[in-house]
Amino acid sequence: MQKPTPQTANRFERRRAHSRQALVTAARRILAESGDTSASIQEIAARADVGFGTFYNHFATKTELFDAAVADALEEYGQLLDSVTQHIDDPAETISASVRLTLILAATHPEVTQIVRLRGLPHVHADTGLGPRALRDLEVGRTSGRFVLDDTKVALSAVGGAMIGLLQLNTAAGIDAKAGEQMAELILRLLGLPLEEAHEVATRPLPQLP
Amino acid sequence: MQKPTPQTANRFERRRAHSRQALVTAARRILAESGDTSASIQEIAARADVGFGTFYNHFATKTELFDAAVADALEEYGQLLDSVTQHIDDPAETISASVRLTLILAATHPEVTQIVRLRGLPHVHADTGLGPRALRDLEVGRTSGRFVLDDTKVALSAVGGAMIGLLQLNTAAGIDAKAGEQMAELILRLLGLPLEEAHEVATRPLPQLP
DNA sequence: TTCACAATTGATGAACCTGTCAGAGGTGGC
DNA sequence: GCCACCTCTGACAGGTTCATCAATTGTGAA
Repeated sequence: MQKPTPQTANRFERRRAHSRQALVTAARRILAESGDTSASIQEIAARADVGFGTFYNHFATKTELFDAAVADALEEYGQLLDSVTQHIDDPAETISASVRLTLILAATHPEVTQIVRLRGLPHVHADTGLGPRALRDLEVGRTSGRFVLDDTKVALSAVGGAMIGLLQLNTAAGIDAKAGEQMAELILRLLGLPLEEAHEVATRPLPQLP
Repeated sequence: MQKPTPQTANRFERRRAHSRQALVTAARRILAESGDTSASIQEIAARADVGFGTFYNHFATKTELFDAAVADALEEYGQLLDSVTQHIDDPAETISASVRLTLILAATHPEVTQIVRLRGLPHVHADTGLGPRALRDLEVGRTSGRFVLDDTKVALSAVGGAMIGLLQLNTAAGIDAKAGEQMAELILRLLGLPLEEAHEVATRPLPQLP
């Protein structure tokens, strides 16, 4: 019987990858807690349980590390949304589920969500994370006539901004799932759905988390 | 003939106020340029054309100064919007004008607008700046039946987030006034206006800047 | 003019942060 | 087992930031 093939051939690469990931994870935690990048490299290395000098084996500057940490968190967030919405056909329901799921993730994955709230907006039009997924759904909805949109970019900015506004409200005031439904309803109206239809789609049962 | 009465009685207070305002203004510029607060107190004092020690006569920490700078900019932004919208009766038109004006201000007052984009969202539900003004207009519109809203707080988060999304899009891609009209139209839909009416209000002539 | 008081100023030393580097320790080929 | 190679590690020097404080300058009243 053969051993399960390890993901990488040799231990050099695995050891290296482990150190790097420890640094990224520490940076994500710090970012989610304090919201800024002022922690010293010493502190980051200590929280990653890694020697100080190791930092410079992986990143040239602190900015480089935090950029990697943000990208890491946004990609994880996008994949979480994808895993739930990939089997939904109606683009309106996809948007609605994404909005409502975002609020649930704020409770179950607070660290990822904090980074989305604090750093997500500049990435809405980037080619990773939430942006391209939402853009794809907006285009599908527009082509099929379900959404009434003139400029998809403006709509994407509005939807992305509104979702981050919801996270902000949640952080500031602590809201419940009902607020997620209402935000989804408002966003569906924004996309051109009639009032009643927006309400109906926004209150459909949410797909189960995997 | 009497001298025009100075705003403050003695020069002690005026001198002090001048130093403080120079520091706040320098902090605003730095915030708008770099987006972060990592500049040293030495650098801030130099840009304010003020001695290093003077900083500590007015602020205990750098955070305190930057908080004051953000509050200063948001209040200025709110007053700019007020000065244009105060004579508008229709709450839908007030919201529309505020959205479209925000994009104009991004060109004429880039420094204020950058701070709104970077730091505005956490203040949407505060009691200064844009928040209370928008909340007031939302309440008026809801009471009069022009807006169809269940939870005003959620709507405020959505509107605030969408506006900051517009500023983000402008910073990233450089958009024109047409995008402001489209964003206004989307936000009016969100508030419950029918498609045609949202379009009509969003394309009305904008009041002149003072 | 003289005086008391308030605000400003930059020098100072302690604390901190960064990037480097030589040595230690783990890894795989032979 | 041995050796070349790769990664990790923390001490160190050089530079920067911070908060304090004694001296200086500006202000208004007598």
